[in-house]
Amino acid sequence: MDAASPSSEPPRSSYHHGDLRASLVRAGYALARAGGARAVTLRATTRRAGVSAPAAYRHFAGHDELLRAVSLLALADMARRIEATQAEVTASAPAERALALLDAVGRGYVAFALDEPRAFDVALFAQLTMADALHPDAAGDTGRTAYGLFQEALTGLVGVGLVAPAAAELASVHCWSVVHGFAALATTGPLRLTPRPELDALAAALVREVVDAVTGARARR
Amino acid sequence: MDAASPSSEPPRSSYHHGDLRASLVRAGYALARAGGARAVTLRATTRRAGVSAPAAYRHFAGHDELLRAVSLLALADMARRIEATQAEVTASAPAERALALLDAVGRGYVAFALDEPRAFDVALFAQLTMADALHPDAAGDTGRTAYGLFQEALTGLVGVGLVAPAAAELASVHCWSVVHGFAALATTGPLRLTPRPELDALAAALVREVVDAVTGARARR
DNA sequence: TGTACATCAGTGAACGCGCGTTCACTGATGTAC
DNA sequence: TGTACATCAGTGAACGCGCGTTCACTGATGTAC
Repeated sequence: MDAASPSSEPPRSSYHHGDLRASLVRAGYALARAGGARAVTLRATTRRAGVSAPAAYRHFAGHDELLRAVSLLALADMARRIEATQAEVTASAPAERALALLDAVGRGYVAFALDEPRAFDVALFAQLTMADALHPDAAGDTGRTAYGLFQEALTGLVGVGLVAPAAAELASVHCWSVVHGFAALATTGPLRLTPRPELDALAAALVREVVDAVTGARARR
Repeated sequence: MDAASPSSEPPRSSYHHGDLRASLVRAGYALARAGGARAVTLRATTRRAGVSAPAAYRHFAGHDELLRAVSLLALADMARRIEATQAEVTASAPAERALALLDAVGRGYVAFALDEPRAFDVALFAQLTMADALHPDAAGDTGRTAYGLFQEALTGLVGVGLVAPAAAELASVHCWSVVHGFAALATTGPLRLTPRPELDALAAALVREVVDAVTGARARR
């Protein structure tokens, strides 16, 4: 245990590393969690991985490509969080279950943002394309990305007739806006000093409201 | 007209500048609009203002303070946009007018973000405190900041009985989340390639929906 | 099984760059008498 | 009105820093015979 060591990686047993690419992405992600996107420099990342800076060029075309890989890992981490939230859903009646699954997407998204504000920032920082949002490297344990899980939950609601097909696009934008906006306000915006339990309660209420709004559930109650 | 000149400021007639502080903030804002927060370096800003770098230290403690002043100007610009949108409201019946004024805040906020995505980023980039959000330098032409205009519109709805006082906080967070989230998705997120007219239509529909939701207007129709 | 050799995955030194900040300075301005 | 002088608001050179990237290199690995 060398406390002065800047590296979180175990010492290499050989000159060759084995899986430097993955180590670099993990090192970059650790930096991102601690210091946001700005902290993910190529030099800091290689330093943390215990390797010289030019070594990164064996695995990435340059800094941009490294940062993109780190962003995808952050997205994958978010996907895992959403999967975990969905795993707690117990409802079995189709309509009830479909509602609960979308609700879980929203709560998981916000929970990830609150737990890992810097990682959240990095996940969304990179100018994401739709291709990135569905990239295999951004997938969680079930092979689906955060965006994929979201679309799937919405499709489920259409399937059980709670969202009209024609209303799906607006519903999608509505849900995502609320959840993303709240996450932004609560992590880097004016709500950032609000105590966590209060934020959790607000998030739960908001997600509930928006799911109700897009499914017309309010009118039915 | 010297096309090669990096400066947008008129040439100085004297050694002393006159109002360098304001010129620097304007130069920094121009850089922000073009290149985002990253572009607002102290050196680039002084260069653009046609002045040596150390000159900035006569007016700002350092780079951080300059960037904060630029952020406040961006917020003021946003406030002006909201004021302009509100100025078009013609309704005179109190309830109808209160609804229209909040609606205008939301539409103005999104319109600013879509027109000036980089400035929007800078306005929200600086870790804003509530004090900043109400700072005089962030005020528009009527002396109120974007946040002030928003709170005022909400208070108006409480005044005419469309929002219960106890529900005001959640309503505030709800409105702001939707609008801010949509702006983020539409400027740096996955909706950034969507054509502008479509975004405008989406924004109008979303703002309408959220104002309805927080006032219970949907139930009344 | 042993050896020659090509390939691979790292190293260490160096580059140029723009950054924020400091310093001693100087020219312009304004005030006191 | 004229002059001495303090104050103010700039300048230009220099600093150290960390960055991304390049280069020639070397030690380790794997393959052909």
